[in-house]
Amino acid sequence: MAQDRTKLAMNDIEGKRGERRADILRAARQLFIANGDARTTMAEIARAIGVAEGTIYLYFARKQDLVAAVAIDWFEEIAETTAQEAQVIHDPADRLRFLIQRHLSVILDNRELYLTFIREVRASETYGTSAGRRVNRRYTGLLRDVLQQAADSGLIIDDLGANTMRDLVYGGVEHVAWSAIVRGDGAALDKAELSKSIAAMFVRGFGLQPASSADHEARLRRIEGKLGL
Amino acid sequence: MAQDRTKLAMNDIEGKRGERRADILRAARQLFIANGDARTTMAEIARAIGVAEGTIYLYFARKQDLVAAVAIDWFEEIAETTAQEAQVIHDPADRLRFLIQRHLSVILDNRELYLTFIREVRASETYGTSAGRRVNRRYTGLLRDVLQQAADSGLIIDDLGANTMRDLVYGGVEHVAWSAIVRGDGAALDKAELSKSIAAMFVRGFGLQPASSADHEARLRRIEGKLGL
Amino acid sequence: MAQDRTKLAMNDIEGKRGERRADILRAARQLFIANGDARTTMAEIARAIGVAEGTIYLYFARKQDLVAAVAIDWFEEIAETTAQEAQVIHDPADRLRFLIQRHLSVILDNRELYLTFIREVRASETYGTSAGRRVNRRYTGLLRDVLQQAADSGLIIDDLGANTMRDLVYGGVEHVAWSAIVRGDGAALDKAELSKSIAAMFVRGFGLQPASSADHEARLRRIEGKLGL
Amino acid sequence: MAQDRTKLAMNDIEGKRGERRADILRAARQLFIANGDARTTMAEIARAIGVAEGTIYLYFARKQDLVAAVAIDWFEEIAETTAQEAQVIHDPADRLRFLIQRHLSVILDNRELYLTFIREVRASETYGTSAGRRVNRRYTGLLRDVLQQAADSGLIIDDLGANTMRDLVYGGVEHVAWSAIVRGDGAALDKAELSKSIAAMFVRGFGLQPASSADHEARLRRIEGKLGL
DNA sequence: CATGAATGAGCTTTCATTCAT
DNA sequence: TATGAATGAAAGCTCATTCAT
Repeated sequence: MAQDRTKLAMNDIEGKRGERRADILRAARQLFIANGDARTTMAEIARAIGVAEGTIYLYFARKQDLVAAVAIDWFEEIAETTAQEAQVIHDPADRLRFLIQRHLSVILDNRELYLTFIREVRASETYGTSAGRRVNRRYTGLLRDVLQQAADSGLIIDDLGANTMRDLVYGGVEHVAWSAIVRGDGAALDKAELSKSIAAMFVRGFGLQPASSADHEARLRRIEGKLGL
Repeated sequence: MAQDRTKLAMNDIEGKRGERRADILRAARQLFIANGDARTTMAEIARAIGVAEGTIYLYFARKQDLVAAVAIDWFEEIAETTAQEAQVIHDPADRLRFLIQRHLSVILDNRELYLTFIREVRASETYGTSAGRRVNRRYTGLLRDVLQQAADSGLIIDDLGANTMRDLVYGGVEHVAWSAIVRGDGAALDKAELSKSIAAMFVRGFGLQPASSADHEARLRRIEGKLGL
Repeated sequence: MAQDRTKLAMNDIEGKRGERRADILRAARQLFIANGDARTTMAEIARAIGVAEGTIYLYFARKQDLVAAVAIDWFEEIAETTAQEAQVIHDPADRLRFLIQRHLSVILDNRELYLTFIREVRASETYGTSAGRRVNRRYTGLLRDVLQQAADSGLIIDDLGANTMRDLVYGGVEHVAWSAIVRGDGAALDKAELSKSIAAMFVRGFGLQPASSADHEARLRRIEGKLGL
Repeated sequence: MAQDRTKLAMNDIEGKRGERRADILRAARQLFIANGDARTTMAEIARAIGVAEGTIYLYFARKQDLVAAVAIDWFEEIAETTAQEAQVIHDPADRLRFLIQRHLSVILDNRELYLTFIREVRASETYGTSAGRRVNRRYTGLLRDVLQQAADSGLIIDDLGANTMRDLVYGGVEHVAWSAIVRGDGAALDKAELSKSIAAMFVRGFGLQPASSADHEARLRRIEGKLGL
């Protein structure tokens, strides 16, 4: 009885609902990391937090929703951390290199969750308007924006547009990481060195000029070119 | 003796056996394209060709085997066509561009099968020694080889190595295609134009020189650099 | 806290859970008696009690588990009844005869279940540590113990040891019963008379003396023999 | 063509059919010993002799028939050997002991086939009129007859009748062997010693007198008892 | 809010048996 | 006789989801 009162009180306190939701997300994430989402059952998740199966459905209407939430939740942490660290790196080439290295790590260190994010979030039917898209935009925006700025400043050849450039970078890195995983030597990779080379390649490819470039001549030429003068 | 007869018999109907197998692959491919492999049941496939479920198991021991076979079969066609067409394109940059455009099309036109190939073949446990890997190597080798030759001729900056370069190209393109699919405007894409820009970017990124380059000076410089002279 | 509630809830419906389990066991037993366990499907059992197939799997993880549970459940009833009735029969020879007659009845009246018990429980891989072994020990122990006591008191020739003697009795009776079943005249058997003769045979064979034997002379001789005097 | 002629010729030769049948039996026995009959498929058997599955059905209409035939075939060999060796043992007690030891060995050395024989032959619906019963009678008759003769000569207490006595012996031994198998120490058993003790027990139990008994007095008393004098 | 027993569609897989050749 | 591809019934089992309490 005392417990019932406690319970009611707990329900009254705002935020408790959030805690329960967080419990579920935490337990699910752990199990997904270990076994992948497909091989994790709702029953397992419920058991892991000592809750009835039905309870989970009070917070997530379908398993797919929970899976997506886990992936988004995880990716939000990644995006947050990455954003904070990137913030202090101003040189476009440096930032490019930092983001490449980070992306390599994200994939290699969180294979299952990353796959889940791709499959359940990025490939979802409602992706266009989803929270998943928002966080993905935030994350990939860290690169997009720097490329956009460089383009706006005439520091880059932007035939492709910032979005496509971003896709080429992240897609390329993703594939390189996946190759390493398939070969089984993901751990042995010298991420710093590899990132450096990949970044250098894209710097050349994008024609990215240093922000502090004194070569105003060239810069002007680009701008003129862009304006069709 | 009985065995000899058996063999002869088998040869006699070799065509029929092959046909039946082909029937299954064809029906399965069609259903996979429409609904994805996971949501296609063995019963549906059997029904589609008017045979008993058990019959399929005479040709494919497990559903997974059939799924993989469909993906490989499809990808072999792709690889074959691509190889033939690429054969006549000798300039590295041209070939790069051709392969990029082709890859864009392959993904955009065969979303489900491509995903199946990635999931069931490229990510499979036995990928390392599989027929799937062979065809994938053949396909991606079309790019890898041209890059390798360029590297060997000193026509390229090969900090990254041909494999990583290949991964960057295919991964980047994959991602670009995927973005288009997610945005829902895959069909509207000007693949030719896009491929041209992407190829140009990689040409710059890789420092790829025209094979017929008259700029022997630069070429020599590269070679000397490579040799440490 | 939630768990406390859960527990309370479980206690509340403990009876119901037990009933459902008992329902399943009862229905399964009936079907096994009629058709044998192998020819009884999970679907049939479910249908018989008007539940979904999946429900059975909440109580028994595998069909084999259910089959074993039915056999053990049945044999526990047999063992319980037999133990109670045997309790009041003190004379070893009388008890031997009683147990022989009972065993004849058990087999003749429950052919299918007895076979199931032998096959699924006694011959199972984990028999050594199972509940099945416990109940079998309890049942066969009723004979073993009386033989052991007789041996300890020097009232028996125990070249063979109590275990082997027990095996000879039960095995012999089993075979006799089986012969009757095969001949098809199990029902016509005069179990009382037959048991009497079989018991007498084993009494002679084991050299079993009446506990109240006044023949102290012979008894002492036996004891001396046993002690090597 | 030459081969076709050969084949026809072979078919003409009588006995070839028997050879094919024997091939099947031989292969099946081998597989049954290794894996048990239930886990051996018709396809495996066919493969083992390089014959089509359908061919087996020319010789055995159903799998069950083949299974039974294998068991009977095997048991006929056992019965034959045992009969020949028993033939020269005239003393009833000696023969009893020999047959007990032989039966122990038969079971312990051929667990799978013995189980098959029990299950598929002895327990079959048509057992009463089958070849299986004939061979079983021949085998168990080796014991039954000696007991019958002893009974006829008044050398035995035959309250039970020869058939029941035989069942008690074989059943008891079977059970002892099975216990050893279940315990896992079948190999370690001292069969000779054990057989001696078991035989001694039955000799006492049956009141079996040596055939050469000089104790005509007791013998006469038995005969008189039997005649109700 | 929480429970958890119940659901049941749906899946893959096996294999004895048949029959057209 | 021999073949062996084809059959197809049958079975066990899973698990996301629901709903009465």
